Amino acid sequence: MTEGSGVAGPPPGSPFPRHVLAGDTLAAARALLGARLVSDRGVERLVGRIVEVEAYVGEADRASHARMGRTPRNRVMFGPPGIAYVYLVYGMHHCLNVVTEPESRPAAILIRAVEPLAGSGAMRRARERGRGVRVAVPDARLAAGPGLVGAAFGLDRSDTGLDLCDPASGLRLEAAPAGEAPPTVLATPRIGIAYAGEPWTSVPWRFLVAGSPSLSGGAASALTRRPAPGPRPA
DNA sequence: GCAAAGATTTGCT
DNA sequence: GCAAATCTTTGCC
Repeated sequence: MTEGSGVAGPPPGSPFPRHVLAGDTLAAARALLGARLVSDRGVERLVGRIVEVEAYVGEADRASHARMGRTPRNRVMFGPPGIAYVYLVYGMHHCLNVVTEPESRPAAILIRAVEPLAGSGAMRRARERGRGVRVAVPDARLAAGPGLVGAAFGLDRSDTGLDLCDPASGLRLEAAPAGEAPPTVLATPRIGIAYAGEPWTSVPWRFLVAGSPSLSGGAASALTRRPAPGPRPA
C-alpha cells in the first residue's frame, strides 16, 4: 500500500458490499456492526457507526413483518438486498431496516442504534423538530434506539425503497475504514417481540458492539443484569 | 367497515 | 416500575 507522505484527509467511504447483504442474514447482521450509516440529504452530513442490529429472517419467523406473507407494507422485504425498509411502529416511531437475501426470500436487518460520528448537531435538531422540545442527552445517546435512529436521521416511510448500497444515494451504508479494528460482537435475544412465541423470542438474533456508549436502553438493561439475590461482596 | 395490536420512547408514581 | 401517547396495518364480521 502506498502509505502516504501527507494524508490529505479521511479516505472516502466505500459503499457497503451488496453481496454481503445478499447472503446469510445473520452473517450480514454481524458484518453491519462497525459500518457507517450516512445521510447527505440535509444541510449537514450525518454519519453514524452502527452498534446494534436485529435480524428478521423468512416467513417462518413469527417476529418478522414477513410472517403473514407478502403485504403492501412489507413487499420490499421480498425484493433485492440493500434496499431500505422504513416502517412506522406504535403510531409514532420510524424504524430503518436493510433488506437482505435474494429476491423472493423475505429478510431484513433492523438498525437499532448508531454512534454519532458526524452531524450530531443536526441529529439533535432533527429530534427536537419532531418532539417540539429540547433534547437534553449526550451526543452518544442521540440515536441509541431504533426509533431514535429514525428521528435523528429524519427518516419516514417514504424512504422505503432507497438503495443503501448506491454511493449516489442520499441515504446509504459505507464500510468501516480499512484498518479500523473489528468490533467485539455480542449476541442476545431480540427485543419487543414477546408475541412471537418460542423459539423466536429466544433466538440470539440481536447483535451489538460490546462496550459502545450508544446501545439502546433494551440492550443496556439486558446486559446490566441485577446481581444474584443474597449477600453480595462489598 | 370495525376492532385490536404493534420490531418504542418518555414521563410519572 | 408502569402506563400513556398515537396511527397504521392486519384480521375478521
